[in-house]
Amino acid sequence: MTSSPTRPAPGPGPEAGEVIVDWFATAARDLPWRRPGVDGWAVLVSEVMLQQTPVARVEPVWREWLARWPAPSALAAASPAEVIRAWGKLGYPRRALRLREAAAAIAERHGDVVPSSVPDLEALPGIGTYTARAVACFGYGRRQPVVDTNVRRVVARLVHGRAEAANARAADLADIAALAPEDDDRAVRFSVAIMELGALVCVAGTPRCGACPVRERCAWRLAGSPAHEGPARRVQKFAGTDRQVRGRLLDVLRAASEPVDAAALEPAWDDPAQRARCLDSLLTDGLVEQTEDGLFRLPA
DNA sequence: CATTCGTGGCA
DNA sequence: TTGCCAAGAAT
Repeated sequence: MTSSPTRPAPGPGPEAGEVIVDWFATAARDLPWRRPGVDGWAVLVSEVMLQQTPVARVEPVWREWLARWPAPSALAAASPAEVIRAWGKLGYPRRALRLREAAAAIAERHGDVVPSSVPDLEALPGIGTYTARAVACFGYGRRQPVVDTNVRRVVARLVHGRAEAANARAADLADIAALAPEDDDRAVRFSVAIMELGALVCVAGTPRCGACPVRERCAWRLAGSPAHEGPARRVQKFAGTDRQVRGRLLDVLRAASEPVDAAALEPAWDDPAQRARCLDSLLTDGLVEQTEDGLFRLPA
């Protein structure tokens, strides 16, 4: 083996990225925010709604939002109460407030046009490493590595031969950039394609390797599909947590057409101390406000 | 770097 | 039924 000058480096090699792009051409879901003519604003709204939220739940709300607020300035002009109600049950309603704040910043500082550069996007409230790159890439066709939970899982298996992804790291961006096709146009499609592969085939539960276009190059399969080493990732509890209580309180206020008193919030949760703590945190977050006469409502 | 922050479908 | 988990961000 000493005279093997062109021995390939470990890992699937750059052709894997090309194969994934070709797979995407036939396997991609027809999602509304991927269609031609969808602007940066619509893409930004979709990406924020999709944070930790399934596609099926986002679709109808996204359509309503874009019809109602077709530009950032329109959303910025809405009240927090309107925005929180329109957010419905997507979860993590602080996202709705931050999206409204981002819209105001875009209207004021960027001429009502969503910026296309990653630094400008990351400067907006609620827009982090992932979302900034997703908007630049999917919304504006910029060549950008885009790393979400799906991509980290695919790279963990395909490149590193591990069953599960580690925590997010800066090196993730380099990992994915190494797989991207040279051609810029294909590299842009690759960014969405590898996400799609993770969402449809290389899934968290039981991966559907039989349907995978790169199964023959996958380091994890080549290693015999070894089980995950180390401690299992802790799953967050929900029942009984402040998150559940906050959700219950917000439910009452979303349904109320007029400000309510503290007694009206009691049915939301039995424990008075936890109820009070959660109501206070909602006030701090700007998801609830108190009127002059001490009643509670969504911020007008 | 670990936690917190909603919600509901599904294996 | 219960646990898993779904295009993260902020602190």
